[in-house]
Amino acid sequence: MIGFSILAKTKRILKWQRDPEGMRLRILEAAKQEFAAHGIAGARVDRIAAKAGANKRMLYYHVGKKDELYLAVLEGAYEKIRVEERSLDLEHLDPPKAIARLIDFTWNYFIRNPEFLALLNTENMARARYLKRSTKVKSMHSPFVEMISTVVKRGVESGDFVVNVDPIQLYISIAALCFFYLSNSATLSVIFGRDLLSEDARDERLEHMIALVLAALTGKSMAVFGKQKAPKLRVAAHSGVG
Amino acid sequence: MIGFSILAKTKRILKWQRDPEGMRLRILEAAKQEFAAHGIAGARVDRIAAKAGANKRMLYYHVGKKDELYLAVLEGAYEKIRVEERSLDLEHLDPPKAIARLIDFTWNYFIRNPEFLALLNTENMARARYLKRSTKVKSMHSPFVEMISTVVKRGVESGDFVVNVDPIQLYISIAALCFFYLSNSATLSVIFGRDLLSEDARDERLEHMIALVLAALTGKSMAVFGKQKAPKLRVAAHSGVG
DNA sequence: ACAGTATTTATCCAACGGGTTAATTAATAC
DNA sequence: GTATTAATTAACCCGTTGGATAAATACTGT
Repeated sequence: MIGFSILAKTKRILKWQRDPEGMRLRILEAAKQEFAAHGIAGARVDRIAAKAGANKRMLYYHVGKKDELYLAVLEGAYEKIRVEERSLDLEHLDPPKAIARLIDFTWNYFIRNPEFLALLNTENMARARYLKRSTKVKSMHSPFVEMISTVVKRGVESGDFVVNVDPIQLYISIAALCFFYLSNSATLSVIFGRDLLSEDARDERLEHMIALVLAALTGKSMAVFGKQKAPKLRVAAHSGVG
Repeated sequence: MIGFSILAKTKRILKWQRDPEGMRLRILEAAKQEFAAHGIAGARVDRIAAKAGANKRMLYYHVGKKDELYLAVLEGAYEKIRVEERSLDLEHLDPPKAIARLIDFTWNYFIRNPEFLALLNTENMARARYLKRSTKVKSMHSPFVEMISTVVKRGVESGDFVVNVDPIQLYISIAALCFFYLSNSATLSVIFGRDLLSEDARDERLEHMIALVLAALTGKSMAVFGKQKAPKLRVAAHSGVG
C-alpha cells in the first residue's frame, strides 16, 4: 500500500511497508463496500484493490478469488451482527419494553449497516448458494429467536401479551418491517415522491413499527399510531452511529 | 426465431417468418427472466437472445441496448401489478375483511410473480436510477394507498378499528411483511434450517400476517396466532396461480 | 551481513461480453 | 413480377475483466 502520490526522491522513504493483517482488513472492507454497492457480478476486482490501496494480486494472496472474497465478506457480515445481537439484553425488561427495544435495535442496526442489507439481497438473488456452502454462518445462530421466545412467554404469563405468537414468525416480521423499508427506500421514495430516509420519516417509521407490533401483542393500542410525531421514544440506541 | 433443430431439407420450411410483435414480447419476457435471475450486471445479452429464440441483434432492433431493455422490463413489471391492483375491489367489504383481502392479494401476487420481487431488489441496488428516469412508472400510482385510506376511515367510524393508522405506513408494512419473507426466503431457509416455501409454511405465514395486522387494527386478537394451523381462510385468491 | 521467506509490485493475456456493421431474406406495394 | 421496405441473420470488433506469472522488495532469524 502506501499511496505516495507525491514523489519522494529518497529511496528509503519510498519503500513500502508490510502489514498483512491490516492489508487483509482493508481488502475485506473494500470488498464489502464493492459487493454491497454492485452485487457479485457487478463488483470489480480492480476497484476493490484500488479502494483497499492495494495491488490486485493482494486479493488473491490474502483472501482468494472473487467468489472466496465474497464469501469472506458475507461471513464477516453475519459474524458482526451476531456479535451485536448477543450484546442485547432483554431479560430484565418488561415484555413490551423488551419488544420495543428489539425493534429499535434491529432498525438502528440496519440503518448503521446498509451494506448488510445489500449483501443479504445479493445473497438471496444468488439463492443463498454461498450461504449454503458456509458451515461457519450456519453455525452462528441468532440469539433473537430464543430471546423472543422467552419474552413472549413472560408476556403471556404476566398478562401483558394477549397472544401467543410463534417467535420465528415474529422475528421475521420485525426484521421484515425494518428491512423492507430501508432496503427499498430508493424505489419507495420515487413512488411516493418524498424522501423516506429523512430524519423525520425515519422517526415516524420506527414509531409506527413499534406501535403496530405492540398493539398486536398487547391488544392495547395507543389511540393514533404512525401519524403524529410524539417525543422521540429512543429506546436505548446502540453505541456507535457509524 | 423458429428454432428448427430438426433439419428440414425443403427450403420453403426452413425459412424464418416475421413476427415483430411476438418477437418483442418474447424478448421482453426473456429479459425479465434474465434480469430477475442475475441482476443488471449479471444479465447476459446473449442469454436473453437465446432464451427469446432470437438473434442478439434483434434485442437492439426491437427494444434497445441492455439499459433500455432493463428499463422496459421494469416498466412492464410495474404496469402489470398496477393493473391487477386496480382490479381489487375493497369498497364493499367490511374493513377487517378488506384488510385481510389486501394482504392476501399482495402475498399471492408476490408468490405468483417472483421476478417482480427480484426486479425491485435489483432496482433498489441501483438506487432507483432507472425508476427516476421513467416518467411512465412515476405516473402509475398505486390505488392501494387511497383504498387503504378509505377502508381505515370506514373502520374507525364503524368501530371495527381502534386506531387511525397512516395509510402509507400501513401499505409499506403490509408489503414489507410479504416481500421480505419471500424475497429473503433463501437465506432465511438456510438460517432456520427449514423450507419456508413449503405449502404449509406459506399458509402459516399468511395467517400470521393477517392476524398480526388485524390484531393491531382491531384490538381484538385471535387468542393464538401464527402457531397452529387453522382451516385455510383463503380470502379470495386471485385468478391464476402462476 | 546474509540467507531465506513473506509480502508486495509490475505486467501480461486469454476469454468474455456488449455493441456494431453488413449482408440476406421475407413481406408489401405497385 | 419487380422494386421497396421491414425484419432477421451472420460475422466481427474491441474494450473490459478475472486471473496468472514473474520479478522485486521488505522483514526475520542467525
